[in-house]
Amino acid sequence: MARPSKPLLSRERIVDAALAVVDAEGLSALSTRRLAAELGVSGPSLYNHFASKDDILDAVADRVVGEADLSMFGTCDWQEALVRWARSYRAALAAHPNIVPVVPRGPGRRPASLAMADAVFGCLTGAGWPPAHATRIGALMRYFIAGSALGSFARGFLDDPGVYEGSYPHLGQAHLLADHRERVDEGAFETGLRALVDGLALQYDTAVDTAPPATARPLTRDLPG
Amino acid sequence: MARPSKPLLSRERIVDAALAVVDAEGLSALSTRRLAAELGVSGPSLYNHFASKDDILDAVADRVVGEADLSMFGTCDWQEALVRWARSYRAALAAHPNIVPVVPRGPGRRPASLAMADAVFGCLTGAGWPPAHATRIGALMRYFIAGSALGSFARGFLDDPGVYEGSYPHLGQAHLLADHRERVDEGAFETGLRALVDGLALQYDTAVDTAPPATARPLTRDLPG
DNA sequence: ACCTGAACACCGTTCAAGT
DNA sequence: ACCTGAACACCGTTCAAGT
Repeated sequence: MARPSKPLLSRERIVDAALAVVDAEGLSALSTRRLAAELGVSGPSLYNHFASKDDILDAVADRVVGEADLSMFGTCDWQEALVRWARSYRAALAAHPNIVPVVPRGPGRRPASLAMADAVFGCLTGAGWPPAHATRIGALMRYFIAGSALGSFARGFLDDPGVYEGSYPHLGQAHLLADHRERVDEGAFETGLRALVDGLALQYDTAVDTAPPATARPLTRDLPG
Repeated sequence: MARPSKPLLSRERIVDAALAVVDAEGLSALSTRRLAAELGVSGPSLYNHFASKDDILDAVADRVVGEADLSMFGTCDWQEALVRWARSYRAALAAHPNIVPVVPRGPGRRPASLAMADAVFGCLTGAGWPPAHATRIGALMRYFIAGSALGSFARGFLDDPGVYEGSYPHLGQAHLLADHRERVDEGAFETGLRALVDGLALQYDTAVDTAPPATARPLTRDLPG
């Protein structure tokens, strides 16, 4: 065998296969050997295309983040844009829940995460938010979205109501949550999203007032490169 | 050696040591053999006290969650209580960032998580929120707090500004974020927390109006136990 | 009941060897 | 350049054996 005339592997094919395994069986099911087998290849072959297993997971996370829609940042009603982006980003993460813990690990070196941060920041400063506020809003929206995709609040509750009897006076109905899990998650996300955007709107006027004159919205610069 | 007259291990000692390793060197540094060595014991000994490594991690997560203060739920200004609980919970998680990915994994069977959910739910329904709303608010607050503890938005950005030149028009200052990381995270958390609680306050009146008569706040029941 | 060493079926990664 | 098999230093977990 040795080297084939046409490469058997590519970064894209590896990421495809890795995401499929993670989706189907979870993060812990993904080993380099298993992934290689899935691709009809031997384990060490992967190291011709990625530096490490972590490097592969990084690329998988970036693939998923890249599925979020960013087109709404072209038209700049910032509240509407934030809401539509949040829904799209959450949907992208919720479609691949097992990879979500990896997403917040290192967005600083991942193209899709950077493109997203850039679009959010650009829209907010374009709408008049001072840069420092825009940075914070981008961050807090990501907290909320990632948190909602990661931790289904309701997922953990058991089906057996007896577990909660006595010890937790207010959780007598908690066993019902398992049934409604998705509905609860969806409702909590929408309620929180609306509260967040409404609450930010309340802060808008004072934020703009206290800021240095917002004449200069960031544009491309000409620097050595 | 074999069995000592007084047990060498206890669940508490194991959790202590595991948390110390995770804090100091990260989740991936924690192996059962390493943990056992830290405790002066051989690997399989741990299985006399925990069913699996996951079981140990679960207990570590519960330990950390249990460090959050819940005393504010006694006095029921729900907005004030929510703010103070959120800060306390976030501080508890931020003190042990490496374990945070494990926290949302299965709160349904962990005493500290259950006690927390119970306290939040009880406070909110006591303040007049209908149960369905209280459930959603508890969930969305957890999304936000866990997300903020897990994913430092700023952590990922690199120190080398050259990386961003050209490709991301709005991120020209992003390399500065590495320096201000903690300040950005802190500011984003506080901004989001205030927006969330303010935004929820806006929803309060209609939520109470549309709810079935809120006379019966949940109390302990007498059932077979 | 609680610890041990040996053992099983795995890991991620390196590396010389092949084409 | 890109794949292979062999090898290294690890894993989580089971289990018979000891006291």
